Amino acid sequence: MARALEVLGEKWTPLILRDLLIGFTRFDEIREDLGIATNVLARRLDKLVEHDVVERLSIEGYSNRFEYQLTAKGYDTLGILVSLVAWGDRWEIGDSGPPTEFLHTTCGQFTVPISACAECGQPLQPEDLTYHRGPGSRSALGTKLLANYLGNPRTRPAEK
Amino acid sequence: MARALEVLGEKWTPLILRDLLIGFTRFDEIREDLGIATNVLARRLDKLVEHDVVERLSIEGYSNRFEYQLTAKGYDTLGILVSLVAWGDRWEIGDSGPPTEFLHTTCGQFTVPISACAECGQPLQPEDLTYHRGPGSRSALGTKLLANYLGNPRTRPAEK
DNA sequence: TCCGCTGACTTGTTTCAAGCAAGTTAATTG
DNA sequence: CAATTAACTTGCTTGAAACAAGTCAGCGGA
Repeated sequence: MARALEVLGEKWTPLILRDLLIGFTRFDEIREDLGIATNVLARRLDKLVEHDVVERLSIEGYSNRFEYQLTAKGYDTLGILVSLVAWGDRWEIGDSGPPTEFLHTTCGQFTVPISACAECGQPLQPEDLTYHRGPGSRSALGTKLLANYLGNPRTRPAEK
Repeated sequence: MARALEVLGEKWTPLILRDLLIGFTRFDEIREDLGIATNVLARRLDKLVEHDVVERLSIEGYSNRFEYQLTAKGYDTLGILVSLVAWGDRWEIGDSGPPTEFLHTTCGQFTVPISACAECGQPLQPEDLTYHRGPGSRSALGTKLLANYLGNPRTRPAEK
């Protein structure tokens, strides 16, 4: 996760990726859409290109006009972006307008993106996930994510 | 999305949430795990509590010791966090160890989290999604980020 | 041909957030 | 009762974001 955040975790990056996904591909289109400072946008795009998330394509006939295109790696951030949108829509709606509606053209229905298990297809719940980290991390293997949620709150400092 | 990033988009926030999910619930546990500065951690936790993502529970018998627990809203960031992890594991492995293994206890298999359509259960592909955004106020949080999010959509990914 | 305009930046300069160090308070253990 | 731990707060330094302005190349028109 830290590695993902290294590339995607900076302030404007997810919004830039969303714009690229939606179809804003030119520097000034993105700048105008987001209201981001040009030096920051330039740095972000450079970094994304450097990390192979975005491709910078010369527009033919011009020496210094470019189009920014998502790579496969860039398109693959979709899952992150839609879960951000879905979370925002579930919890931070306020009075600032209705939630985004996603139309899934393959099934023809308006939907919400959820996280699912790639193997069985069922939605992932925190209490059904156990994770193993690779070497280098000091925490125990097989920690149950929800180990001490409802039934067993560690409300006292005793054990440790 | 801008609204989600307003709460979750700051530098250490996703890592703090991950720690809370894993079971680090005390201030110094998190501080030690992440190596974050204490003033920053205090600010982040305050903000998360303020936004109802985290609950700050007094530990009985102590006047100034606390446990930080995710709320339902906090647990619901799981989808965001696992898609970050999955993306990092797919594209940024490098030489810093093997990818995280997720065991889905309900189906018993090691898996990767993917984004799926809540209606039909199929994995979501960028080209199968269209976005539809309703009218909204432009100034709920007073940010350009939000204002510009609620604009005219372009529904197709850019073409080659 | 000269003028102005657009696109894609770069170069300063200021403002704000993150990082670091040290100090504080309350309770606890030795 | 001195030392230690937990959970901070305060002050200072550094680095990144925001803002403003300037650059440069290639049009498009008068």
